[in-house]
Amino acid sequence: MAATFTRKGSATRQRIVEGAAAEIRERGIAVFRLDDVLARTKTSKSQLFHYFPQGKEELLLAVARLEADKVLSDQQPMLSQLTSWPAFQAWRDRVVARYLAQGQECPLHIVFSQLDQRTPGARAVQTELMRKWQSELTAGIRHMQRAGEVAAELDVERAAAALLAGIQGGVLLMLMTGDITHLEAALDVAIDNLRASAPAA
Amino acid sequence: MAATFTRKGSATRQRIVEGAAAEIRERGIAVFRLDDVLARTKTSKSQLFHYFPQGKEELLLAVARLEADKVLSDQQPMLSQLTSWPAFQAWRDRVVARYLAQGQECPLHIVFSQLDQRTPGARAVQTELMRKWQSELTAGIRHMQRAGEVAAELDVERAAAALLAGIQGGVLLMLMTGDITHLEAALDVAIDNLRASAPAA
DNA sequence: CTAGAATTGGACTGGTAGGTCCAGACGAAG
DNA sequence: CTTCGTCTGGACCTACCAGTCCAATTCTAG
Repeated sequence: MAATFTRKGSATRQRIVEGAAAEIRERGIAVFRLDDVLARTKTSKSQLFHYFPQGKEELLLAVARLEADKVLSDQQPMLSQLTSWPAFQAWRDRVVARYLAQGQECPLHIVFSQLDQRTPGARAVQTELMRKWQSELTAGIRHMQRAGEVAAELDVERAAAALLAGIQGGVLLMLMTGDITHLEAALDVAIDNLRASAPAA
Repeated sequence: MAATFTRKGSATRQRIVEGAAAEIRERGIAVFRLDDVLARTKTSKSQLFHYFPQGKEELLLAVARLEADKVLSDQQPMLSQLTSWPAFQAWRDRVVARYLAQGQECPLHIVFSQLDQRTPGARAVQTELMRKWQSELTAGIRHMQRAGEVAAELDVERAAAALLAGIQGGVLLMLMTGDITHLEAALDVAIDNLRASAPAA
């Protein structure tokens, strides 16, 4: 726990996390073995347990953190610049492209499905990701509202929550059915409705 | 495979499936053991493998089918009677109540997370559930459109897809954060926007 | 240089749980 | 009653893999 790692140690630790993430991305969580990670990263059991005393669970949590960060950073800079309708469209396209590229394997979703949801650590990573995501959406919608492009009486927080839900569901449906149209529909319908709420065109 | 089961045999098979489903609901997939199912259902290994030659995977798939059916039947009769705004509201309330009652354990989601998504069987169950669900939503929205309560130019299929995505995401967010507000927001925003699209109040 | 801590290698352990097998009980049909 | 197929009990097998342990080595500080 105590961050008493040397530079070399931290590098090894990071190598293990990234190797584990790659292993999951390439081969799936079902066949995820600690030994495979060791082979791929050229490390040994003792190293893995040295840096992750809680073993597999702790490693998966670290992978989850890595993937969670990536989810948001992959949407940047668009996500933080939702200041016009074209900007919304650019962000929408980025999201669709990201998940289209990712295909049927959402590493984050996969990792969480394997983690015990009841542990505070796993819960925290998920909650934090969603909180940040929604907060960016809220900021964007609120910006448009102040610019008069969205109805003044619109409940921004609720709209952002609904949009976030739509995105999550769209991604989930893509994972289940292999079809990205639900994600596109969720994004497009949400944006359309925001625009339609504007007082005067 | 071949339905060469006697009445007694089918009963045993069903007992096993229901016992497995209960086991998952009560104790979670993480600690789901074949032996526990046997103990609970008073059956033996040979019986389980007699009725599920493919073992655990096949049993989980049967549980998934059971839970998938329940998802839709729990929404009836409201889901099939989306013929007025109050009816939409009643259905909305039913969905929220259902997932509120279910709490943090969505058996279907849990089972699927454990199943190999690449197998056609697992894929089929999920796809079929979503297809049916969306088809009911489409029917409801289309009904309102014919009644003039929804804009004639609205893309019904797309609206239904977005609504379904919102629901799925709302449920997922509830599982992650323990908070049902996203599900409520997704439902309410979707319904509000449908109503708002109406030509004249 | 030296001491102590951090890092590393890899053999070994141990519990688990999915799956196999066969002998025997049961039940339907003739 | 006999026969054949279905159904059942439960002992046994065994592959697997997370986690342990300790000795060896390499850093870092003074």
